Amino acid sequence: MSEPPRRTRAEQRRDSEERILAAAREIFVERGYERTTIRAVAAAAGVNAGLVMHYFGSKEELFHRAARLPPDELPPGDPAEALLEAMRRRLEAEPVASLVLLRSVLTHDEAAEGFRAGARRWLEDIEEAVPAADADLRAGLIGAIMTGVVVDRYLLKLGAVADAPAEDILALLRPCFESLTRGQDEGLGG
Amino acid sequence: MSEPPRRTRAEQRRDSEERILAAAREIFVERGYERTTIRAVAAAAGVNAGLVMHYFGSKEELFHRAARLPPDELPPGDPAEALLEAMRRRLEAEPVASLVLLRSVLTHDEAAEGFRAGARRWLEDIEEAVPAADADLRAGLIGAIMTGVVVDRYLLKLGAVADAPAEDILALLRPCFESLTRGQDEGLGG
DNA sequence: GTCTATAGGAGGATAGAC
DNA sequence: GTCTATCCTCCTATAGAC
Repeated sequence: MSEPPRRTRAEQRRDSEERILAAAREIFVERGYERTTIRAVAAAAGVNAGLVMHYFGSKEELFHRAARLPPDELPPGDPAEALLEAMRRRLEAEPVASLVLLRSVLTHDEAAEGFRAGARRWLEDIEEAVPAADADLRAGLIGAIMTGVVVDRYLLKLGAVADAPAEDILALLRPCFESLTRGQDEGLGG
Repeated sequence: MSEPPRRTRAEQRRDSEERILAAAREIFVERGYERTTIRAVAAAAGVNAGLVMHYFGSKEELFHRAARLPPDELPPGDPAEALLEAMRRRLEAEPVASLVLLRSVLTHDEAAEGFRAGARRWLEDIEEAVPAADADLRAGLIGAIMTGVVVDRYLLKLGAVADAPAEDILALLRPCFESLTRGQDEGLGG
């Protein structure tokens, strides 16, 4: 009958696009925007450089598509614990998609832009959950800590932070998040 | 008499080298390694691109010289306070030299290398000051926090962290550093 | 000590064949 | 739907003039 098991051209196209995107993510994470070449992505995807251009139009657009993230919500409940839970997800399952942005955040304008946009939504959630006059600064510092740790662990692969079990990191960060979300014990010191 | 007020050729050379290095630092911090061009550095220094190559031999070597840091010691005393003091220096006077490395740390191998080397010495100091079995992880997290904050403040210029007075940031980080250097109050939560 | 000219290579983008 | 061929721009690096 009809309905042959052969792939339609549309299916083939989606297949190739997917392979290209997967390869692009990998290489963008590894080398950052500038040092990633269309040719290298094409080779890794097993296709020709012309095809990549044909599908995505430009390197910028390829990056844009490769870095697109599913919006990532802050879980409800006690703010410090919610942040730890969010952090746990990032530490246990390497979040490839967000690493695409992160790797290039310091050197590529669109990456910085995308990162800012993502951070902004996060910070709003945190600010809402933190009842303090300086909630914005507290939220900002929490964000800084989270990116600092993720960068050291997955991108720079720095010693202990890269190797430690997620649980150990979370346990050590808990007091930090607690003090930043609650804002008590200003005068512990001495 | 002799001793004319005119600059010797050696002096002129040192002058030009200095101007080139200053321009290079500025542009490397702004754009990162890849997007910085010899031509742009030369223009900013008011000289010709050929001269830059003549003096420094290669872009790599120019970067190397521009990123050279005076070794930066951890002050003595209570570890948490010493770290806060170190952090204060970074937050109050924008540390241009270290930003050269930092801007490119995610996308340029030599920058990552140099950063690692600097971090290693720091971590050793911190580990020594922290009496705990997991001192290496604690030190690593402290390092991650410091870079995270500096990156957000000076490179990404993210909202509150970029704008807040250094004192406010230090006050909020104090409990973090205390818990990380002392390792008590594991069970505050709930 | 500083500049001009140019070699030489890499990579993004385009046009068109199959 | 995929590939080949090529254009064009940009940049590091070199050689040599002033």
